[in-house]
Amino acid sequence: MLGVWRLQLLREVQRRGSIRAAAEAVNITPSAISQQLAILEQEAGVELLEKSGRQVRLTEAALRLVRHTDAITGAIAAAEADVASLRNTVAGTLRVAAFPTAARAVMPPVMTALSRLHPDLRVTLRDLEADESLTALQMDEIDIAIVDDYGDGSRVPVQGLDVCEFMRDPIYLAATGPSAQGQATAGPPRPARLDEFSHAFWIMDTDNSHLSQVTRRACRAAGFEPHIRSSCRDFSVIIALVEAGRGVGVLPGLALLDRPVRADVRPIVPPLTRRISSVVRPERRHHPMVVSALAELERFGASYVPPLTVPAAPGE
Amino acid sequence: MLGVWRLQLLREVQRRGSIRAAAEAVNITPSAISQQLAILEQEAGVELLEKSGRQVRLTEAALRLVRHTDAITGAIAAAEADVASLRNTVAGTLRVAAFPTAARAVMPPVMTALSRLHPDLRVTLRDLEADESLTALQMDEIDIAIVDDYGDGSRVPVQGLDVCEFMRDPIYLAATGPSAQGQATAGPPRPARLDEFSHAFWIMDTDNSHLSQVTRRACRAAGFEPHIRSSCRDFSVIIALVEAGRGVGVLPGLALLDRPVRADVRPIVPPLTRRISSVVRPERRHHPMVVSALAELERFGASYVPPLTVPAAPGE
DNA sequence: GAGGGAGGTCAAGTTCAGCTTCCTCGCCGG
DNA sequence: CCGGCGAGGAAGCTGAACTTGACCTCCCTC
Repeated sequence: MLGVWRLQLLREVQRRGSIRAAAEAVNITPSAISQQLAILEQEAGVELLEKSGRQVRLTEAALRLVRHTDAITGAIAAAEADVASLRNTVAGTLRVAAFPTAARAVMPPVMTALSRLHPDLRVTLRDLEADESLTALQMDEIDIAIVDDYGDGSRVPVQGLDVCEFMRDPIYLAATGPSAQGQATAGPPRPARLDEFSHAFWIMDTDNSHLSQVTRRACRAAGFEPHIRSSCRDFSVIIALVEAGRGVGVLPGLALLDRPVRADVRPIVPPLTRRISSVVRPERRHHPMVVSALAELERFGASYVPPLTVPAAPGE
Repeated sequence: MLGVWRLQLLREVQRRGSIRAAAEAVNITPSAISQQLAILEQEAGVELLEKSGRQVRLTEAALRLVRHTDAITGAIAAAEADVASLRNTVAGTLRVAAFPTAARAVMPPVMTALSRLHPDLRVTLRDLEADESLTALQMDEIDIAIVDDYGDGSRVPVQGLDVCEFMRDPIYLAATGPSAQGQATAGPPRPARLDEFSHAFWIMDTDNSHLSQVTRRACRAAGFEPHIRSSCRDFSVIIALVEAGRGVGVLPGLALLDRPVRADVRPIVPPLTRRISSVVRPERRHHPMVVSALAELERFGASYVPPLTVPAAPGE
């Protein structure tokens, strides 16, 4: 009978591309993997590896075994989830990955709520971009991925995974100085049209981030190409730059939860929003840890009041 | 992650009903099973066994795990079958169980043909009655079960197994002495009507065998209750008794393949036939060993000429 | 084209999971 | 009430799986 552990090692070699990388991933020496795969070749009666330069490449038979491995470990995970759902107490270690803003603004309250509900539940958090967390999910390194997308079709196709949107996060425009208007009014701020800032300097997220791409597209739709002055990965840096009057920037609502921003922050018209979703493997969908966490995320999303809201037009 | 071996041990305990029986089945000590199940309880975080007198009983959670175990081992078996189908040479050990007559008349030629085709293939044979071999199949003790049924609905319901009828075996009536008629003619023997033997003594298979039940039902349909004189499990004993003139008996065609019978052997009208089928687990259905064996059984069935045939009516 | 580093594998030593042995305990039946 | 049967715990043993420290090959670089 084929050893499950050996199959998992083979799968890891396939995913990481080399024995060395797989060995590092599972924290053993390359030699151990080499030996285990030699045994697996005996068990299967088939060649699994062929040399390709100084690397190894998986044979056709090995690729088939990898596909079967997913089914096997999936069945085991389903068994674990099923038996865990019989326990009255939710316990264990739940591994979550969230994109940076959610890791900072969403997960802390969710984690405290979870640990209050289930004292024996441990939650570990990694901050990964959406695509990174999805591959981590497929590699079974995490249980829940929290991802964002801007509804522009840029979302990674996630076949075989359960996706659930649990909140929407509006995007705001932040500005100070001469280009800031409506700052002094006490009432709700006047929504901003992007073309008001066609001549401003823009402080953007990094170029390859979804938000900056969406923003640029929106600016073009508003009839201008934004003058990008700075690109920085961290929203708190953007906030600081905007506060210092170095330009205007767009910020998702979650980035504003941390601290008050000494700038003019206004909704954008037409509204710009991102969707925030949880992604889980289907075999773990009903694991009590996962169920609790998703419920808590849902609760967070439902009670989430974006820092600023567009006032409803009268008569609407 | 739940250990597959531990899950298999749990399943064995569920099937055999006790730790001791399971231990004997897998050839380890009861203590080892006890230890492994204790570890499995830790892994699952659930109680699996509860004492019931001096035995143990599985909890609800344990029963669920057993159901999952079937899925898991099925997935592993499917992987093995898939990778084995990539090998050009058929090798390994094929475990077959057949009901006694088939074990004597069908399997020997099939096994020699298989070993001629695939020198590296080992075939082991057990003789089990149909229902026994089906449970053995479900316990994964054998790869192929060869079963017979008389089309009277007595076949055990085999859910989740692949059944394939590969031959039919007619039932004959054997008689000597005054009740034997048509013995001397050189041509094909005249078919026998059962009611010709309503006053004869009958030598039957054991009472609980399918054949004797079907025969008794057929006799009643012919308008009489057979006088059963002897019941013996082995067809060769029945043949010997019939040859000694102790009565008449019914014999399946396969039982006549071994040796010539010094008696009057004639087909029965209306014809009595049994179906002979192979049964395999679906995940092994396409394993090359299984495919070869089923093909060889099919070939045997196609070339099987029952010892005596009913002459076709003229014009038919 | 020689040197060196990276990736893989082999042989020997080490560690620990899983087994056996031996024992105890609790339950049932004679 | 006692003998036996089934379950399970403690201690020791075996082998599978891993590490260590070689070596080998291929490629890249100088």
